[in-house]
Amino acid sequence: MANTKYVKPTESELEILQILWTKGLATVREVHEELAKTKDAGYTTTLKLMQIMHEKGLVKRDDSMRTHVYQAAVNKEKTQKHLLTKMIDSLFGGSPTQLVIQALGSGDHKASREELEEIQAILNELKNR
Amino acid sequence: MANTKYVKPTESELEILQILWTKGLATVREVHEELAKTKDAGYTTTLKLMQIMHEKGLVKRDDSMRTHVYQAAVNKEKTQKHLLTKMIDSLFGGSPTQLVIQALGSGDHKASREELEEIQAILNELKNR
DNA sequence: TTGTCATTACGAAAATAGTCGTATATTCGA
DNA sequence: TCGAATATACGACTATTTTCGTAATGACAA
Repeated sequence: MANTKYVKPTESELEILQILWTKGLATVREVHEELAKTKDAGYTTTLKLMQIMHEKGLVKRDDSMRTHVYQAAVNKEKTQKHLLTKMIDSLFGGSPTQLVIQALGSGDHKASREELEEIQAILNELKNR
Repeated sequence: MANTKYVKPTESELEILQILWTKGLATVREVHEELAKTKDAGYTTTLKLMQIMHEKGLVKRDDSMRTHVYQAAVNKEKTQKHLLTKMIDSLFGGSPTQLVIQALGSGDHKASREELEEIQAILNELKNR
């Protein structure tokens, strides 16, 4: 029904989505404060980005009040999957396994036992097909 | 020694690197033919991209002959890891496990039994620490 | 030799992304 | 009421990435 053509978020848009996914609802000001922790750009830059994201349909907003309230309009997991698939295709020759191996193998991050068990569970399920 | 500041390849550059990593050595023509299978751009576009990549140090070339022969100048695994780390940070809250779960869970690709075993092996090793 | 074809070099247009200045409107406290 | 603070709207400028036209050059066959 909904004509939801997939829109690929840019890097900056992804940063903003990340914040919105965490906060749920947020004003431009709030998003900007959050961004400012790691980045260095003016308030109107953040505003503009979020306006563009609204045009693209990446975010929804309630503009019934003077200060608009935004939220993500795209699903976090779907977006992750999309970009992941893209990366797998463009960088790992279409093999998710190769990506997984690299991700797990990279020594600097470490997975907790719980996480390992979670992965194990998925693995078991895949094996039993 | 070598002042190898990391250069982040663009999307198009990544496609080309992918081809070069597979072929080892290749001319612009060969890369272009390969690209043409999935993409639709002119020959000079590919040429230009590869020239820019050469300036950036992403590829090396032998131009002792009229038809230049290119090869990747950046390591495949290092590049993968770099971009992977970036994605994990920007999209998966720093948790490689979340990425792995998504990657394995995505139903459209499927891993072979061999690949699953490979992942299992890595998992076992991680568990035994 | 001459014409055709493939190749590189180069510049610039087109497309995309990110930045910010400024105008205008709204709110609210003094 | 007035003015400071804060909000959105909007256009323009910059930078980066991608695209391609065109020229110059070399290779080669007829």
